[in-house]
Amino acid sequence: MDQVNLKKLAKELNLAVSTVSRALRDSHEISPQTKERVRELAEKLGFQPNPHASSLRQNKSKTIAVIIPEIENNFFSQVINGIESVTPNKGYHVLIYLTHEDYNKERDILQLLRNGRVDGIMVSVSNTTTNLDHIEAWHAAGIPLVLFDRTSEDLDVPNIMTNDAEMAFKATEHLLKRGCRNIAYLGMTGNLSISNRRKAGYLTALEKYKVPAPPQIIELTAKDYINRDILKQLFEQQPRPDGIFAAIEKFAVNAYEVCKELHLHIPQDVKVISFSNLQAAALFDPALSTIIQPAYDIGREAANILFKIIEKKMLMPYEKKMVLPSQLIERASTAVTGK
Amino acid sequence: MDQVNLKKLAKELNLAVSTVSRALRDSHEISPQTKERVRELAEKLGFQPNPHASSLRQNKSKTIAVIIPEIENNFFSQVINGIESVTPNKGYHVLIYLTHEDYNKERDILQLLRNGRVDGIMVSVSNTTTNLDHIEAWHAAGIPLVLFDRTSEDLDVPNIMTNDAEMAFKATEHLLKRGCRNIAYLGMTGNLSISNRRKAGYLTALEKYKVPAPPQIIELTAKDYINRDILKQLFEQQPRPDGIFAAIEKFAVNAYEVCKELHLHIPQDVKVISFSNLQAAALFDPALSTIIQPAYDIGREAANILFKIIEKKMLMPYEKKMVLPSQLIERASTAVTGK
DNA sequence: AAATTCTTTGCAAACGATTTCGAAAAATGT
DNA sequence: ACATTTTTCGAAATCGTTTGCAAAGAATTT
Repeated sequence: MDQVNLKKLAKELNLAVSTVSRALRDSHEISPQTKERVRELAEKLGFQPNPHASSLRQNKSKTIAVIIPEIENNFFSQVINGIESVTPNKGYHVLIYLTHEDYNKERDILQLLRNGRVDGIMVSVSNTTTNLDHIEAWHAAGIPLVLFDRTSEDLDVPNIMTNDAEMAFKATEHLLKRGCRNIAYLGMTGNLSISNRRKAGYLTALEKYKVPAPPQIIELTAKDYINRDILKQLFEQQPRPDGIFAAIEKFAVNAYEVCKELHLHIPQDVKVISFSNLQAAALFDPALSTIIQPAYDIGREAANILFKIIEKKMLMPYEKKMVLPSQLIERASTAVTGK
Repeated sequence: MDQVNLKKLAKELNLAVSTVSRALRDSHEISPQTKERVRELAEKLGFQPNPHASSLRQNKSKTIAVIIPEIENNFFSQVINGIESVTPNKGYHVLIYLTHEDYNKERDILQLLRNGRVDGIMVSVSNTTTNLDHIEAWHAAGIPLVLFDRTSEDLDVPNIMTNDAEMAFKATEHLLKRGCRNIAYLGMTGNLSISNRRKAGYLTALEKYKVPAPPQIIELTAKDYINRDILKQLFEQQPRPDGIFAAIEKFAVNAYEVCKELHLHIPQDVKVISFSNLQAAALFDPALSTIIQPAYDIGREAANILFKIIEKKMLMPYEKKMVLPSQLIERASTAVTGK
């Protein structure tokens, strides 16, 4: 079965290809009668314009790419959901690429897409990314681009993120107010600005409350078994941390696992709070206090801003650095205990 | 900055466009020397062939589409991860579409893609899909297609799934062996074959063990608050169910929430087991017994099979209906209690 | 009535890569 | 030295859609 194309329609209707094309795009220079004839036959034969021909001719692909470190993470799933809440209305398609937290993959993917396959990209950089030349080069080439969550303030590129430093401060403050005096921070390796923001919030809180114990910044990895080893060591130190602030959901899970193994009780022995978008956090044993990021909104807003750039509209100043607030939900894992 | 294309390379090298094209595709009819010259300049100028021109000419897009009901679900995230473990090696790109469990969206998306935008699709049908004509039509048009998880045995289309009926049987049996006598099944509305398989497993177990209480098939929805209402009613019935088998992870979470609200104790008052791919299930209060589906493998295998079809290779018989086994993990939520 | 605009359509040239066909040049065989 | 094959390359057609321009006819103005 060969596809029905403009030529076939034109022949059938005794019209020129150009006339058919214009009729279908509702051009003003085609009479209503012929428009109707064309539309009717197109409908009847189920004509669908070939996207590659269109893209080639118009030099636009009606496609955007979303480049994220991983997908087995509620946060990124929700972001994608937010993105997808705008793309179909715009008639756009969404390509997904995973970097698996690998800078080289990230660079290669950006390189791979620099050929017109997409009209714009949305990136959340990997934690092994220290050199931002590939992002810079993309931006310099004038192709629309936004960064979200894992952003970079150095580049003059739209950033969509949450109030990381502020919430990290609040989380640490929350632990302090619940009586913790020896709080460890569990963060990602690497030198991402998001990590730095969260770390900074943690440190600021310790400083403001004049905590005598030195800060403990623990850097964890993508591998659960390594993280559990590191955490075991952490909990066997003296003095043992009495509070854990996990900057990543996964690390809170690791901490829970290790506490269970070492028979440490949450929140009696150690209180835990974490950045997390897991609905089931409330069902944990004990229920996990969380900082919920507006993932869906981040995705939606990032997509909206990207489309503004694609459509060459001016961005409002607040759209260049957009900060959507997170929410701290207090649960049993940071409750005050009798002890 | 205008793109570098074949024409520019050809002019620079004093060669014909066709020669450059052939050189880059490593054609045998180009001398090693000119190949080297061409490659060198292409490298230097960062030449990237325009994918739309290629796709138009070759009538293939190097792109596949993944069409799923939702993405905020560990199972589907893991499937995507599995798919992505294959696609880059094949030089393929992945488009994502969400149906939000809406048959009309699903039909429209398939329609939208029937124009050469993709070389094949992978579908997990929505639960509001009763009519499979759109899938049938796609398949009849000869465009590569595989179904996964939410499949249909009626159609002669490759299916990749898990052993739903068997595991549903085992889950129910497990509850029975732990002393439950009044087990409710929480499933999805709709008439999907996956639901039917799981339901059948549940019923077979009840029958085999000659349970006197009538089966209770509860159909839940996408909305949490509705589900909680239904479950509240369920638990206020007499006799109250002493076992819950959730066919969907989300419904187990709803059940936990309602039990907490009604001060019912798991596993003393009611035992719970669920199909689930949540790593954190072990951290629930109490830890949730789960049937873990091989989501990653399902994605990987489904992608491999799709590529076999795209490459017009013959499928092995077992590849037409591939069943990857799930695993039952027993945890505290189905433990035998003193009572 | 002639000159002008306006409306509607067609022709042909793009877009950039691939591929068929053929021609020239080089290598081989007789 | 000539014929034949092989190697290497170029010209041009092609994929399907869009668009600048021309042209014909209709409508309007002078």
